[in-house]
Amino acid sequence: MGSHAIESTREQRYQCQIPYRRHDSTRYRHGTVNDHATGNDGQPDSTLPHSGEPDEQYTGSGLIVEKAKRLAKIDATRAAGTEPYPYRFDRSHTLAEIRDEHAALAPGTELSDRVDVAGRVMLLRDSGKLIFATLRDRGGDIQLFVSKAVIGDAGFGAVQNLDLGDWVGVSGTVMTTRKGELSVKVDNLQLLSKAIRPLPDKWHGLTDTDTRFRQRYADLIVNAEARRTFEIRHAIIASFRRTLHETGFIEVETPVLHVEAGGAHARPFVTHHNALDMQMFLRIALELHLKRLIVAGMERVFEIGRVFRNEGISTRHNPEFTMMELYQAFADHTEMIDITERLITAAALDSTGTSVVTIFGPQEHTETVDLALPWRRARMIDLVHDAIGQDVHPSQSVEHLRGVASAHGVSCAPRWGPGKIIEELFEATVEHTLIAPTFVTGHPVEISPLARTDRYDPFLTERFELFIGGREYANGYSELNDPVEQRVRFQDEQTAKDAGDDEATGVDEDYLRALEYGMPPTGGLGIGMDRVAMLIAGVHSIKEVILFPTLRHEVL
RNA sequence: GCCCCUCUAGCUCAAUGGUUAGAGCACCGGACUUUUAAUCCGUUGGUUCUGGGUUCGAGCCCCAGGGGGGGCACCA
Repeated sequence: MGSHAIESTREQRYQCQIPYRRHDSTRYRHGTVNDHATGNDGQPDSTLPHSGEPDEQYTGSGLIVEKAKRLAKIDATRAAGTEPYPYRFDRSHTLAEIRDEHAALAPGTELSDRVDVAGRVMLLRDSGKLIFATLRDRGGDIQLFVSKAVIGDAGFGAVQNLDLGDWVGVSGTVMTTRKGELSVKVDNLQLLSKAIRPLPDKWHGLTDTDTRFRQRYADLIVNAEARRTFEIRHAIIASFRRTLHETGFIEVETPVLHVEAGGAHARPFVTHHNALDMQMFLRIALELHLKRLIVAGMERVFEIGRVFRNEGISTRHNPEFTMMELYQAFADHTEMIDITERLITAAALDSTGTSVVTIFGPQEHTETVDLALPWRRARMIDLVHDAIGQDVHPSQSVEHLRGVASAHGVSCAPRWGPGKIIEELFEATVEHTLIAPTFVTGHPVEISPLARTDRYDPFLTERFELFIGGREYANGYSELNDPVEQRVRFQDEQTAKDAGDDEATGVDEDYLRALEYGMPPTGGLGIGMDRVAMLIAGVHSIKEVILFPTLRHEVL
């Protein structure tokens, strides 16, 4: 069924390529996104050939025509005996290496150092017998200085035929221009890959958010801000790994396909395994498998992995996102608080060189926060007390707490107990005020089915959540390791599930069996990596830190 | 699911309800051996997201639908 659907989509794409099919039905095979918008523009066929001289046989512009012109250049290149898509190119330097080695050359310098570099042509400046090009590789840009007298007539013609977006490999010497621009004086140029589709505006880049997210490849080519954001994201993840390895954690991989979607409150994606004829769920958390490994004796484990929640999409939510979870034997929640602070502060320093981040509040309001300053710790019930001037505690009656809640505009579902009502009060009255990093601790037992009861207060747990700028970033606790109590908590969840709470989890019998072998005292932590990336990169939307965010299916 | 905004050339953007929807970049042709978004000259390029409607006349107003964005709800 699936492959049939793909085939028919391809067929529809090809039918958008009428000008090409008519002249060359075998070579062109690239389905395109926006072609339907231009489609067959009704021009006579003679304007759209795909062979011979590109200059005379057709005129006009628009995407279809421009691609035809570039395809004609490919044919001409092949006809001249050159492969427009060669297999490899051996470069001697990256562009950053050339910049590092020749950081302070005086204007007008000509070195004899030979270099072979490769990249994409981003700009072209043709001044007759001299052409300047801006070449870009992953690490930066450098100017190509192409003189007709140096490269020869044939080579110069090939450079004149280049289009923005083409990949080239060049050989030459290092020089600076009269104005001091570091350049490669090209004596040989080889096309490495011909671009058929024109780049977005060379100055403005791409601004249309739809196109930026759907065609991230184009976004990254032309928008330096997008490249910077993802460099930061990946530096953050690398920083986390380094900190954790230095602290004695080992990285593991656990199943994405779960029989029981536990470890969080969320609606899962449901799927089916054919050979086993079994319903399965995409994981909503990493927690329960990692704690099985603590039972196994691995002591310190972490996983950075994708989790999936079948819920709404917003500036802070993507259906698939990246969690880091870690578990440490013999530790409790206080050590998890410490490592949370270390991980995030180090990640900011490692990825941006500063621990100062900008918080975007409502109505364009921004303020800065220095993550290097000590982070506040406060109990949830104390914060609510400070906000409403009234004591709240999960030992109080549901009726009393419902009254308090409604007095503060919080409406309660019938099945909510005291703990859930207190959490809702917290979210309504406190959460948005927590701008500087704050560890909120002591969550009620009712809303923390996997956390250990507070050693001094049986109604609370040894749990914390980290809030910065009113948003949640991390969640951790002293892990519940008593299999008898865990079964009771699971049964409460099952009761809620049976009562219609489709985010509640059921009883995970295998997890209980693992606990029965004995789990040492353990601290656990989960951090939402996408949100940390948003915080440190200073962007407003989670789509800015996910390379390919979830979008509605594009109708072609 | 609800509300608001938005959609014009490959890209970035214009266009009181009133000629044949314009400009820059890109593309094509021409000039130029030190440019830096090169510059200069000349071309070309449009299903104004789709479908209806109002009107003598719709890119613009109305209705329905679609994509995207923002907000609300949901979301440990």
